Amino acid sequence: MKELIAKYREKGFKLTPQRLAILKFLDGNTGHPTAEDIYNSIKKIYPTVSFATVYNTLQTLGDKGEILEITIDPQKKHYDPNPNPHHHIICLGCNKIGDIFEDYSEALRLPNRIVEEFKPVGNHINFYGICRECQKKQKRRN
Amino acid sequence: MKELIAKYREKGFKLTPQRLAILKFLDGNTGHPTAEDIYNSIKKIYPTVSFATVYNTLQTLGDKGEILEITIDPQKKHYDPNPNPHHHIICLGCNKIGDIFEDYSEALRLPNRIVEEFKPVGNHINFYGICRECQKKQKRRN
DNA sequence: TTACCAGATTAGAATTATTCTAATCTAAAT
DNA sequence: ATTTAGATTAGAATAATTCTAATCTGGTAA
Repeated sequence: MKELIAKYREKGFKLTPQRLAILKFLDGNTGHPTAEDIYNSIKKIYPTVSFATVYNTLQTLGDKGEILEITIDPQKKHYDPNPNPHHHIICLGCNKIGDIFEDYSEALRLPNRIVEEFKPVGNHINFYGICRECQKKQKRRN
Repeated sequence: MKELIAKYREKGFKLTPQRLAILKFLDGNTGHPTAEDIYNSIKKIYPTVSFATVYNTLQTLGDKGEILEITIDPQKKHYDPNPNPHHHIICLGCNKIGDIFEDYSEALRLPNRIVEEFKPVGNHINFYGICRECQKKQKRRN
C-alpha cells in the first residue's frame, strides 16, 4: 500500500480515500471487474461514493497507462489493473475472463495494404471458449 | 438479390420487405455499420421501421452465422456481413474499422493452463492504429 | 385462392451503462 | 492556516439496446 501511495503521488495523482480504496481493490485483482463491481466494493467503506468518482478514476488511471480498459464483453467495460499488454479469453457461457500472457506479436505481421492505410500501434487478441463450469452445465442440460 | 432471397428462405428465414432492405444494405458492405447506420438507411425506404426490427434481424442473422457482431468499439456494436472469421483494425482517432483476412490461427497456440480451463473455440484480433486522415489531423494540430 | 398462424413489425416504454452538471469539498502545496 | 486545482457528490442526461404488447403478414396447406 505504501508503494501504491508513493507511486501515484509522484505522478501528480491526488490521493483521496475513495481513490485509495479503488486502487486497493484493483491492486493484483485478476477478476477483470466492471465499474459496477468496483463501485459495489468501495460503497461498503464509503457509502456515499458515486459512480462518477469510479468512472473518473478509471479514466484517469487508463490515461496514465496504469490500467487497461477491456472491451471484450459487449455488455460493459471491464478493467484490468495489469497494464502490461496481454490477451484475454472470455467464456461464451458466463463471460468470465482469463488472462493470456503469451506474446504473439512476432507472428502478427500485418499486410502492407493495412500498414499503409493505418499506422498500427498495438493489438489485443480476444479468445473465446467455454469454461469448465459452463461445460458441466451444458452436459447436465443434454 | 435473387440468390439472397433463395438463400435465406431455405433457412426458414421469413422474408419481409424490411428484412430484404437490411440484407441488401449489408450485402457486400465493408463499412462495419452500426445498428443506427442500418436503421437510418432502411428508414429512407420504410419510414416506419423500428429499431427493434433492426436489432431483431441482426440478432437472428448473427445466430444463423450470417453476420459477425464486432465489439471493438467501446461505444456501440458494429456488424460485419462477412461471416468468415477474420480480424479488424480500428483507428484510435475516428473509430474507422478495417478488415484483415490474414490467418494467424497457426501461430496462436494457447498455453496448456488455458486450454484446460477454457475449451477454446475461436479468436479475434483487434489491431489498433491511426488512419491516414487522422494522422494528417494530428500533424495539423502540431 | 383463401384462411390460418408462427413469427415479424411497430411505437413507445424500460433498462442499463456511461457521461455530464454544478455545487461542494479537500489534498497538498505555500 | 490559506489557497486552489482538482476531486467528490447527487442526480439528471444521454445513448445503446432490449422489452412489451398490440397488430400485421409471409408462406404454408387446405
